[in-house]
Amino acid sequence: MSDTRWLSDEEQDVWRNFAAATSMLQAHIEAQLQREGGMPHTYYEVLVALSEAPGRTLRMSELADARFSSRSRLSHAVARLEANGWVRREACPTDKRGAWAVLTSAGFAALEAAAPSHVETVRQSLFDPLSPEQVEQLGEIMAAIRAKMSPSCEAAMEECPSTQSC
Amino acid sequence: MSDTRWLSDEEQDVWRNFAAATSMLQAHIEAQLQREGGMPHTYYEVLVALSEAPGRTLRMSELADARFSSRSRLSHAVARLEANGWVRREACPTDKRGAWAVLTSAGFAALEAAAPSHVETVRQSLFDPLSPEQVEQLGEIMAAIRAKMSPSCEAAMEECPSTQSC
DNA sequence: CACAGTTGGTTGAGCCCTCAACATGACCGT
DNA sequence: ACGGTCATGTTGAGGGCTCAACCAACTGTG
Repeated sequence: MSDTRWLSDEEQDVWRNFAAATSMLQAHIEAQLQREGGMPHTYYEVLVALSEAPGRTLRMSELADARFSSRSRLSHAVARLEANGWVRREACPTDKRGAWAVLTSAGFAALEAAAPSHVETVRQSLFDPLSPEQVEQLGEIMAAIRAKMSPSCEAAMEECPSTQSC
Repeated sequence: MSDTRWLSDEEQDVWRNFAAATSMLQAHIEAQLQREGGMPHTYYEVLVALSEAPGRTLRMSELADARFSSRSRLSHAVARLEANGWVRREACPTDKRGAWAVLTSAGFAALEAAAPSHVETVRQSLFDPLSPEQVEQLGEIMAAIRAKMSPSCEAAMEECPSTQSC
């Protein structure tokens, strides 16, 4: 780890723009959703995943994988969503350890209510500032980063199996 | 707000890639810095900002602006950094409300210790997967998003002055 | 069958962030 | 000088996330 490959000035510039833009964008979306939808962004995504699943139902672990979330985080999240009446837990008959998370109609309604302004916020803050070419470039760039990330997470898992965050 | 401008399939794809990639990347960097540097990413950036300032000293509000952070967050952060012995507060003689945050030598040492592996992580996860053209494109894209974000934050400030997060 | 190891899921402590409320000092018009 | 307004910074409550520990149930192997 000696001989650090430091960032060049240009790379430093890109990195700082990236860090600033993504964190501002994230904060912006989070705040909007909290204000107008009454939920954090992660919970919104949980509701989206459930709404797209057959029967609006998913196993807890499938839900965690779908959202790249740790099981612990999801467990806390579903606990709160259940307290809100937006999600219901059901026991799994074939695997008694398992649990299903079911989107309630109140949960679906909350999602429908929150969606339009959320989408508008995403469009305004992410797509409107970019040209069509840039949108396409961004898609490829993010796909490349994801592709690189997943294997390195698996590698981390092998050398340190306690890691829960991948 | 009726007539929502929903996302096209392509846009939806880009958005999901973007959300997934940035949150994985952020989690990755955060975890690495916490593990090997003993500090969260935001605190690292506070130390960076101070290390680059003349006299390694900044007013609290300058520090908050530099990191796009709320004053409250920074106040909590500096409290903890001070408890770690990495930052020291000093009273401002010309403006008795104000406070300076000063990076201690222990804080500088902690920063120097954390920097190499952090930079290596950024390089591996952000730059290595991208071609030089993509890095350049990413820089322009993020600059465009930032440029669009700042005015919209100012607009939000005008209609709702209590907002602290911009 | 028995038992070790693995998987699914939950829990609680600790940490960081946000939001609202507050205290204090600066500034400005009269 | 003085009262209203603004700016700086702090505090505490509440919420979300991580990490480690844990329980319960499934699975494979001898």
